[in-house]
Amino acid sequence: MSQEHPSEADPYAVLKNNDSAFWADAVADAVEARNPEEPMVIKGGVSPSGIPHIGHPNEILRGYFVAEALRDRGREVRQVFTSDDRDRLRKLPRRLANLDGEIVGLGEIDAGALGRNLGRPYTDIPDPFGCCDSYGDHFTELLRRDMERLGVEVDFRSNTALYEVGAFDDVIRHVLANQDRAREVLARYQDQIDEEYVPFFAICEDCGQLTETITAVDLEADTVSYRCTDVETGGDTIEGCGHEGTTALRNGKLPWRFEWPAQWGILDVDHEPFGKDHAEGSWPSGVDIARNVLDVVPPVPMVYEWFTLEGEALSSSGGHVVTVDEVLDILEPAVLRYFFSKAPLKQRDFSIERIDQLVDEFDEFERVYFGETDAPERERVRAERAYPKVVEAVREKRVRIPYTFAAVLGMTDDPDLREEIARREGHVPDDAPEWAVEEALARVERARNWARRTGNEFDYELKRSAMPDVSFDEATEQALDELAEFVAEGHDGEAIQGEIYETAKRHDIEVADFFAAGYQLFFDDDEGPKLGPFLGKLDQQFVVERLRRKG
RNA sequence: GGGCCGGUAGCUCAGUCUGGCAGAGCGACGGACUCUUAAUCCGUCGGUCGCGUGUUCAAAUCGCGCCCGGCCCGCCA
Repeated sequence: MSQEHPSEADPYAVLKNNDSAFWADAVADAVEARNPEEPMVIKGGVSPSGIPHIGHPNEILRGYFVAEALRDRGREVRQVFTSDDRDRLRKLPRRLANLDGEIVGLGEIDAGALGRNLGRPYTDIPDPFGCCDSYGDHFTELLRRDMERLGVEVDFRSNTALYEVGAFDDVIRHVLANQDRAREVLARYQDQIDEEYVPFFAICEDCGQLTETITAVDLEADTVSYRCTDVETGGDTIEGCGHEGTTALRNGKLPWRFEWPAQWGILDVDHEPFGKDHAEGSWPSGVDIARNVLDVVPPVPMVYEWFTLEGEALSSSGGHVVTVDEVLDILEPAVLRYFFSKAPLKQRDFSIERIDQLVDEFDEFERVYFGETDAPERERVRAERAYPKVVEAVREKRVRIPYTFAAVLGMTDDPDLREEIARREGHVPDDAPEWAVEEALARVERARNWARRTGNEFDYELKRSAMPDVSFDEATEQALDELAEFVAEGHDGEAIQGEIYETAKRHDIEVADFFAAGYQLFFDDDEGPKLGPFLGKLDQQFVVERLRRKG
């Protein structure tokens, strides 16, 4: 048995007492210090209770960075993720999502049918969308797809499947054979642990609910007897059916505080990151139970902080969530991975409104890695360690169009025009390889999605195919004709901008009103991007005809 | 009520381990340009490092007390 690591008493210790520029190296140090057998195992896990949101990747990406840090040292590492899908459904989520990530309210599915499954394991509940084998499989599949999009290779393991194939058999028998010891240790963390308490829940053969009232244990026959009684969950009561029966050990589960350390033993886990909610409840009891009931060595722990969304706590039940899928519509996977590479203990806000700041920060981080900008030593080292783990491939020739400029380019749908303007503005070097140009322009589409989603100051759409319905007074019409003439002579954007001003003055039109006329013609709006330079970048014939109100 | 984590410029964040000039980007403002507007370039502005206190030649950094936010201290996971 390996000796106790200081982090067992304090799961924050791993991240605090270290001088690594990149936190994952500190965790990797702690993992290596235990001399684990290879492949080393890094685990995460959650219950598939509903739509996976932007907080869930913490559970996998934190471990991913540690895995990569260990691989840098030549270690073989496997990442596993348990879908804790034998947990019971405790309450109905307000919103669900189909496999395409489209969110639907409870009202759009058969909520009554779903509600009759309260208290049953997720894997025993029919998929409300009818596409997967169960409710649990459905939401696990959504998370699996998110991880695929993020490009992290993880071995998903169904907890239910582990029970069914007997992976838990030995540990369940051990716990049930040493119930006094189990109760004694658990009682240090939970009240109401009396002689009647049996650390095992059975699935009622009549109604399918997980019941906690175990009346007898027969380790010769590998069965337990139970009475299906009411279950209290967070103030609500799920009624039991009263059935009394006897069922196999594989047809049940360990309570969480035993199940977690049992997973460590079964999967031979060397490291596991977890949210701060586990740091003071489950972790200490998990260590105690692992050491003193199961004879299992706890993994190296790491606590990560939760982050907020637009300044407020994420809330699945309250609907204040954003999915990985939605986020990847507006930024590259590398940027999202970058977000999760930052110090785990800082409380951070994830803001869609200001996502441009995150992207800018990533671009700068990338420049630091390639030595294209000055940076303090510590930041340089961090970039050196973290950057290769954040991107799909380290390629110095990559091209990044600044995010807000990409949003400006997104005002036109024309891909050729987007590229032409980007090149003219110097955001795409002449010698940029084709793949780099393609990827750079992909950001334009994402920035466009962002502008549209937030309805921000970049959310303008060039009305190219059809002229908006407009009418102007005579002076304005004459001024527009003159401006058309000027554009037809061939001037650059700066000159056009000046001429807009001049033309307005000549016709005694308020400058602001004349700009507004231009915005109406091109954007069907009263405001928009800086008009002269924007028109200067469009093709001249189109601009001239539009100014003449000829389509 | 007790414990844990966080709090640094308007915003997003480095820096805190190991005390040594308060930092970056974005932003705002002014200019480059007869110009209300994105981008580009130049310049300027920007701080009670949550508050107080102790230690020290020296504190964002170490100690103590407090404030604010999140989480844990029932059950569940």
